[in-house]
Amino acid sequence: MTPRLRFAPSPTGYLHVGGARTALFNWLYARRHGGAFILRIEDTDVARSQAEMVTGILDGLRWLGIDWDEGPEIGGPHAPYFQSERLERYRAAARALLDSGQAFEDGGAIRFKVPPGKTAFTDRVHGPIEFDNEHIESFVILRSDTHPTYHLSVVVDDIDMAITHVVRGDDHISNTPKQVLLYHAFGKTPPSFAHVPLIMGPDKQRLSKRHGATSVMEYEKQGYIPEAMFNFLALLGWGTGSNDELFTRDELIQQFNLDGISGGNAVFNVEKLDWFNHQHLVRLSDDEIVARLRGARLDAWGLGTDTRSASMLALLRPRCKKLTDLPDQLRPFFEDPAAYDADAIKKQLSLPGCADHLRALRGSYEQVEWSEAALERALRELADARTIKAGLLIHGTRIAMTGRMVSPGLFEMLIVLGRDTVLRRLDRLAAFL
RNA sequence: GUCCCCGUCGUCCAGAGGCCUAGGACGUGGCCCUUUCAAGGCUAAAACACGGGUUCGAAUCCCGUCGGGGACGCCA
Repeated sequence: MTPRLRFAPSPTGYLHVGGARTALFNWLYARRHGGAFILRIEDTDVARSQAEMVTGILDGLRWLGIDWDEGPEIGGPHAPYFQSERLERYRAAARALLDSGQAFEDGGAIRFKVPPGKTAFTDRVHGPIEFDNEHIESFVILRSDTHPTYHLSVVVDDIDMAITHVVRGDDHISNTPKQVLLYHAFGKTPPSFAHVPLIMGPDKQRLSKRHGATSVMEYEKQGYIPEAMFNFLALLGWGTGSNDELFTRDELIQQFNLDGISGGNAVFNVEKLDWFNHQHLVRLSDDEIVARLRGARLDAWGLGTDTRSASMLALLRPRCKKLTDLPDQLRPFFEDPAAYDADAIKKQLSLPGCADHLRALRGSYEQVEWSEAALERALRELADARTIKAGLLIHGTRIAMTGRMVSPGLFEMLIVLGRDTVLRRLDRLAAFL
């Protein structure tokens, strides 16, 4: 039997990292075993659900690279995939339970009649779990407004959609016996369950708004790339068993297994996400980086796939953590400095004669062979001739080029900038001083 | 309060009775490289919650304690 897994969010308007990780585990397992990954929207709470809110979740999944085989927008053999469109199914199921004496009416609602005894199931991450039915109250399955509650709709849909594995958050463990009871009442065998630990904030409290971003799309805005988020989330609560940490989606698919999921909660560690982001960013091709750096400013600059752009990216790649770092670091390659950092001037160019030194360098650079080695040699020879430190010219030139004290390696940057630009900027700074 | 889950470095993950003087990664400190900032290389500090068992031997099994988390809705 090929596995069929599903991610069944309620439409809250965005995909939070916890949900994303759950979706990811389900997806990974389905892809690993050649099964199906189904997306189902649990919008039975009329008061809180709105159709537009679904797009936020779909966008989040798509951004992460999680595609679905059945669900919204594409349909499938078990359509519809919105619970609000399956209400008749639930009503019929509740009626059947009523007819067989396994449920009873209570004030207009229908409650499930919990039998005495114990209810047990084997969890793929926690092992055997058993509940005494006396701790399970006769729960409502159909509200008095004839809308189903979560327990009923999940079980009916998972049966209808032939779901074989339910991978969801730890917080559902105590709901599971109720659902197992429903499977039995319908004469069905429950799927296999895997309850994955929750994601916590740095204070070990459940992740929430006050911890900062909780929506995956929020991370995109901050410059994180999906490859990194995917890798990071996959390793939160799960390990490959090896010492490696950096993986592509395909590598993760090859290695994923439910049994490797750990039982304890996991803290969302942004510093580690940053590291993953840098590592994956460095591995992105120039084309991919350029494609993801959309924006009017980049278009105006003409950053593209030419060799000059490639040279810039080669210099910048090891220096950026987020995609959003790039535009600022790219600016010196396209625009003369609009201003000079006051601290930089003060620290590096406060001595008298600096302007003269820079003019001398400009003179030298007018003729010199345009190669890294030659530019450095010329600069150091000039420094010797004038008995000043090479650092003065190096830092001065850096400020002339960027307006700041920080930049990629000076000489490699000068090569990319080109002689005309370098001479012009040297003149401008000398004049400014 | 009741029920359930969990408890290895600050954080994430290894470890499924001897291979553990507990390993890797992030972060942190130091060193190297160096024209700045990064990146990179090397290196250091850093953990088996506690108490009882079982066993020749326990981070690994059992019990208890403590600690953390979750669930107890006509929310999902």
